[in-house]
Amino acid sequence: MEDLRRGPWTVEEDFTLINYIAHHGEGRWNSLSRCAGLKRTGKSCRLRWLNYLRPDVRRGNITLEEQLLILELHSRWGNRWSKIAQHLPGRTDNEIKNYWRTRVQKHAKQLKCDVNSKQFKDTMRYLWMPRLVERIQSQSQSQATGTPASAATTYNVVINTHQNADIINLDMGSAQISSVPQPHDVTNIIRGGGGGSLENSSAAVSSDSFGTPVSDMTTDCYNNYVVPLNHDLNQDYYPPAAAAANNNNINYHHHHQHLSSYNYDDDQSNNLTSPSGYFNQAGGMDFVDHQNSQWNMDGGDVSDNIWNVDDMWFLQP
DNA sequence: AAGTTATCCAACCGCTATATT
DNA sequence: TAATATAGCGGTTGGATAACT
Repeated sequence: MEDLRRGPWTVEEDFTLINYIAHHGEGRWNSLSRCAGLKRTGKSCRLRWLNYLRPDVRRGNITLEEQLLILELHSRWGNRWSKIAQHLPGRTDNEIKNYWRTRVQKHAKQLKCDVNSKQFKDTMRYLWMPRLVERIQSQSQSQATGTPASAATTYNVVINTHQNADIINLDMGSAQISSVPQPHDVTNIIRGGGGGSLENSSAAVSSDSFGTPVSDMTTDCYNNYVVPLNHDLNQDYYPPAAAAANNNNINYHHHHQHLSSYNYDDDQSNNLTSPSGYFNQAGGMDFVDHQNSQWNMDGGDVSDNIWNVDDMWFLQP
């Protein structure tokens, strides 16, 4: 009885766990494991459920908006993964942590600087984050020009011009970010006043549809970010509802592109929203092989090219 | 084609905080 | 109140596989 299994979960174990939780609910993981007949620690069951099997978990393709949010929130909170994850609906702390380690830290390493160094933080703040904003905007514009959306996730990007600063709200339905360094100023500064490409920000002005005043939270000496995050994270974060709720906003779809080394399978273009999407199917318990399935969740763009080598001049001595 | 290296990420670990007995 | 159980967090590891030589 006490020969506990470890390592990757099998299809059968997944099924057992899902089936048990479907009938008895989650919690009390040690006894759950025992009662379900799983030779796993409760801890392992909990982790498997929360990070992989539960129906609302989103995996794969971290969108540009999510990347921006992660960078922003990490700059404020550091490695508080679960706190950060709370603001990315459906994402787990583990996934965000992995994203950070594999994507962000990798680039710090390439630049031979510490992720915690001011140099690197400045690069993120004044270069990569504005660049992400640019890309999000350009996506939004291509959408506006009639490019059809396929397998799209709709987000709302609200670009507010406040008296003092440009504020960009990334409204991911419920998760929103009102922040970002004053984009064109920053871009100009960095590029020596040249051509920040965000001058058109105000062309997309809308009122703050969230009614959320800029908070008085300040960050460190840069004093550029203002991110009220008092929204209800349990709201439906799916795009259509979000779009409908914010009718002044730019409303855009972005397309799934294979720009990265990810190999999420486009053919998985059914509407499953998680590996446990079959919960929603007839009977609720159809089984699929999660261990070997890969999911394109939302057509997001995971491309790495915010980390453009061209940008690295910023760090050159 | 085979061998090697790099990358990704699921799952583990140790630890702390909170809840229950 | 103390002891025990459970939940949750962040750091780390190792297997699978992609990329490279």
